Amino acid sequence: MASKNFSQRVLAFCQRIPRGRVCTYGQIARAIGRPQAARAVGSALRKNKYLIKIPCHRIVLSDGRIGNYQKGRRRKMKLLESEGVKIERGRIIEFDKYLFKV
DNA sequence: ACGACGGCCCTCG
DNA sequence: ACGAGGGCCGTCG
Repeated sequence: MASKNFSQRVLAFCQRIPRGRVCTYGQIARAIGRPQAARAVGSALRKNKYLIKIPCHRIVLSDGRIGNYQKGRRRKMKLLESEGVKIERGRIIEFDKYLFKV
């Protein structure tokens, strides 16, 4: 069903996000045709087992805050910073600059 | 099948 | 700027 493809679609989309760029949960929800399912996107990512192959740390909140992560936000921030994303007080600086537009 | 629980988002005040 | 509240939806037990 649609929900079967749902997580697959989400993960597939994540793989397209370049290093050093970010996307929002809602953005992805819209991109895969489920504009109201932003929260469900998080549920799908929560189960992502291929953390290396699928960079789910590049998904953040719509207001530029980091949001949660399977391995903890701390880890998520480190990863983003290691890709050149500037973060200050738990929020991404120059958010729209790093935002990967679809 | 059902209900709770999230890696959310938007709208007020 | 900031918190509270309501809405939404896939996943798991």
